[in-house]
Amino acid sequence: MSQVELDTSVGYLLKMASSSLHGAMEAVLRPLGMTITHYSCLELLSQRPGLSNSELARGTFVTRQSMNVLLQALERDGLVARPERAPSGRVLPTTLTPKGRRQLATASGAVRAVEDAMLTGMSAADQEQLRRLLRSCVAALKAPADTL
Amino acid sequence: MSQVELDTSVGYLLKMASSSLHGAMEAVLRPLGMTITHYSCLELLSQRPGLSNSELARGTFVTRQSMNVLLQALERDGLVARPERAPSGRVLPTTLTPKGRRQLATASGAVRAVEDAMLTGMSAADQEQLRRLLRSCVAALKAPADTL
DNA sequence: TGACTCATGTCAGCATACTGACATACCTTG
DNA sequence: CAAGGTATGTCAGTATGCTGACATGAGTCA
Repeated sequence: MSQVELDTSVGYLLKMASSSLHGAMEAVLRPLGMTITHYSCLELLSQRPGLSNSELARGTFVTRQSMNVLLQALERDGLVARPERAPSGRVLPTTLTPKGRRQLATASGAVRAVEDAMLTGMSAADQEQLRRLLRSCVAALKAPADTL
Repeated sequence: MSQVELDTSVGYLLKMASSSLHGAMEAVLRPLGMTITHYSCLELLSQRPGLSNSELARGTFVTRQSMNVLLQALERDGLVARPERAPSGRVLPTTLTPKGRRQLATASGAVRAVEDAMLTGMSAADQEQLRRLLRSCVAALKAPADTL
């Protein structure tokens, strides 16, 4: 599998890096009985309590239907809680339960270790560069009409 | 959705960028009746004719079982061809048919446009930086034992 | 040579995410 | 106030990818 042109494609490299990270995270989360979206949901709720189903979906890059299925499971398992009735509109603010917080704590360290491993051999300046360039990619894709 | 800590996480930004690219590619490929893996498979075969099922799977970051299902569909639709019997071992070298080459040609331009859009506002030096940093991420995740 | 290991192709079952659709609540705008 | 538009939560069905398992062929090594 000698690379011909793929190594020069930013898109392919982006997919490769994302896939590598995805695999590594899966590997550490599986023994804990968690999926990546499962973990991402708890992490997001930890940093922003009261997020709604749709907001969690956008924050974890899945549809609100998928997040709904996940939230029902998390609620059933007592990891998150949602009020019976919406305080306003149809939005149901979700919060972590103590059990959810505990599960997140065990996973958080493992995930952080993976990210640290990924950044091995990268200077602080390099990391900031990488963040900047990735943000640029996202911004450029968000407004495709502006480029014409 | 004001960002608190997520914007500083390279892992989260990587997932966000990858998700954005994935969505943009999906948007341009759907009208052509192609999925991303479908396109990636044809593109890979174009650049490296004769790749086996397992090699294609690794090159597109899916399992060989998933690639097998896709290849059967592509073969049924006359986009790729595989010999009846393996020339050596069990490996079946796959090649593009003229029809497959034509379909790839129409998709290739659209995908290239998406990647170009993503790199809008990024200097050549920036792009090379990004490639270098992404390759660093992949390499660091490939050998997690070395970091301990 | 024979046993062991490994990679491959493939079948089957399962999990996860997506699209389509609907009712509901808010928020404009005439 | 009525009407249209938008966002949300949720149910269903579908699709795509994954894990588990098995047989086959090639290379390795005692």
